[in-house]
Amino acid sequence: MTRAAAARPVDGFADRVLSIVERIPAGYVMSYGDVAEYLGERGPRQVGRVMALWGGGVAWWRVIHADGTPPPGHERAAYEHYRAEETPLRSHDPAVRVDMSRARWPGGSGMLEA
DNA sequence: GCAATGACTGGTA
DNA sequence: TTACCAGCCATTG
Repeated sequence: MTRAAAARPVDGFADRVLSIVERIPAGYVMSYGDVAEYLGERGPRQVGRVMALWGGGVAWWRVIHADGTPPPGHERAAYEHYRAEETPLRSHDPAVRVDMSRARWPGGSGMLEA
């Protein structure tokens, strides 16, 4: 259980979001919309809210926008993590960007399809 | 109850 | 590539 961080939200939705984030293996990422779709609840904006409030207790850098860009104000911190976890990045661009084509984690959805 | 806001997304220009 | 817009959903004033 050791959910990585201490104080966890009392909300079931937020708890599930954080649980999924911890399930994402190093080197992979998921978009807010992917997490929302995986849960089948609410929407990407609510996932982003959870990350903004309690994301500090999990690998928040593994949850980014659908276009591969990290959240505002954390671009540099996220970049450091990506570089340390060998996350496929798309260089040649002025801004930090993850190669969603390779780093996108199926999150079980793609594994259940079997 | 309504309007504004937000770590969103996809489409169009 | 960036910028703007409409849609979406919960929180907040």
